[in-house]
Amino acid sequence: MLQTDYLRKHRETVAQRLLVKGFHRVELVDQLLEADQQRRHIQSTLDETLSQSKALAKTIGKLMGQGKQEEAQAVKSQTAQLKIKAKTLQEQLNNATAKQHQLLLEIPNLPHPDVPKGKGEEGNVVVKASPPALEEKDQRLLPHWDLAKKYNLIDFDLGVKVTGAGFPVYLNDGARMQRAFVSFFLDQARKQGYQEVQPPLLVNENAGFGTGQLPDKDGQMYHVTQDNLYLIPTAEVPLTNLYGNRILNTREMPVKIAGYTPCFRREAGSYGKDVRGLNRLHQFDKVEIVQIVHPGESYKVLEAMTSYVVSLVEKLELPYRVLKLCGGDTSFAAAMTYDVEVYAKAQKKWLEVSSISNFETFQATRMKLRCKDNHGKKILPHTLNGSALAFPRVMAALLENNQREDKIKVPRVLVEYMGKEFIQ
RNA sequence: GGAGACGUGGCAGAGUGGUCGAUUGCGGCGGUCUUGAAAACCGUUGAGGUUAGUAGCCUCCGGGGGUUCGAAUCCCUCCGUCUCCGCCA
Repeated sequence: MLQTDYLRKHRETVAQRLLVKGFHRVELVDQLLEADQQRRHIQSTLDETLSQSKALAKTIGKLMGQGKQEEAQAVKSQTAQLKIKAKTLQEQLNNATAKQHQLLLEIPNLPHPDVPKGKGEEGNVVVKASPPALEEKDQRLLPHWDLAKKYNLIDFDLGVKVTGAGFPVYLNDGARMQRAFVSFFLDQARKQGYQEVQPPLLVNENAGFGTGQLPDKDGQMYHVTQDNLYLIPTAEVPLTNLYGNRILNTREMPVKIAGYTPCFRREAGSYGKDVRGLNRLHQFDKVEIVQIVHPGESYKVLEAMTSYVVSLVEKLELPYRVLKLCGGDTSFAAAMTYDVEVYAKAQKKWLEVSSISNFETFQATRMKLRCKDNHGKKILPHTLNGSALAFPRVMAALLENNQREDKIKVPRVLVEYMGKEFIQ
């Protein structure tokens, strides 16, 4: 959520930067400013009315205290009109405020000035990549779904039986590898100073609004209507909202937390595209890292978080590249995002295993999260998060890239967690 | 699920219709004293809106609504917490 004050002062810049994101409904900004102006006008009229009414009430109180009943009664008769006026104004104020708030929720975050223009994938910029791997001469590489079957690691059909497509069942070393990921990624995060947190997997509506999934991505989350709760699409939602409605003091900053959770996504509208095997699922596991920092540090932190994610794929010995997302691909709530992709040799595809974003004050505003600056003044901190990492695509790439004739090599860093060097 | 109690400022805890945004204690911050610290003493210390404003005005005692000239205080409703019973990993 942007701040109205900023919109008022920088309307033109705002309109231009929204265009970078492909957001053309600039009229929303104008409507918002109009609603805001109305609101402020009503507010001051109401304040004045209440002030008069309050003064009269005090007078009555005094007169009653002195036992001057008749005089009190006389003053009472003056209050009726003010009362009606105040009620009308209050209603108007509520309407204007609600309208302003609703418009505010529909306007996406502004992209950082360094975010490249572009509509989709083709506009993203590769900013870093591992040295290109030598082309394998052996072209008989199996895609991970075949390997999963060959070594009995994942059963997709069983998942269909009990739930539906996109809910795989991990078996044997497949299940064990999932567990290895949980431990490995959380151990790594802890070494980086992240506090380990295990959050709820269902969140309320308010949390959904706080991080920006609602109302924008309503249809992408599983909604438990009976209790009006949502299954989390990412740990970002419960983790970041942990700090909602707070004023963090200097000692609590920066906040660095990490959590492992399953994630649930309806993926409505994405059927048929890259959905084979583990590439796109309705339920998957992920370790998420979140930071809440002072505004001046957030872009430095975004780089640091990205480097950390890169260090993970390097430790897993996976070929990777880092993309700076263009405006069109940057999400509703984000100001800047890096994607980290790994290369899956058999599919010959880049798979996104992490997305690291700086939301600046967008989420903080929505969540009413604040901190203090050096002078003790209340300011809005910046929030950031990133996957570190999403399991299924890491597993897909590991299986495909590390396959041998009759086994799959476990990367060195995972051997202690897997308890073996090869999957056979 | 049934019955009851309760929800006040960072925390604890007063306040049951009138000048209460709220007594007090702890904590925090500033100061006096001290070589330094502690103790003691003095002062200060919630949030939001409007505004050029640390001026004024308005709002906020779990959320929402109502009664009243006036509500933290009364009524309704929702949410949450606690206790007892039932059920249960």
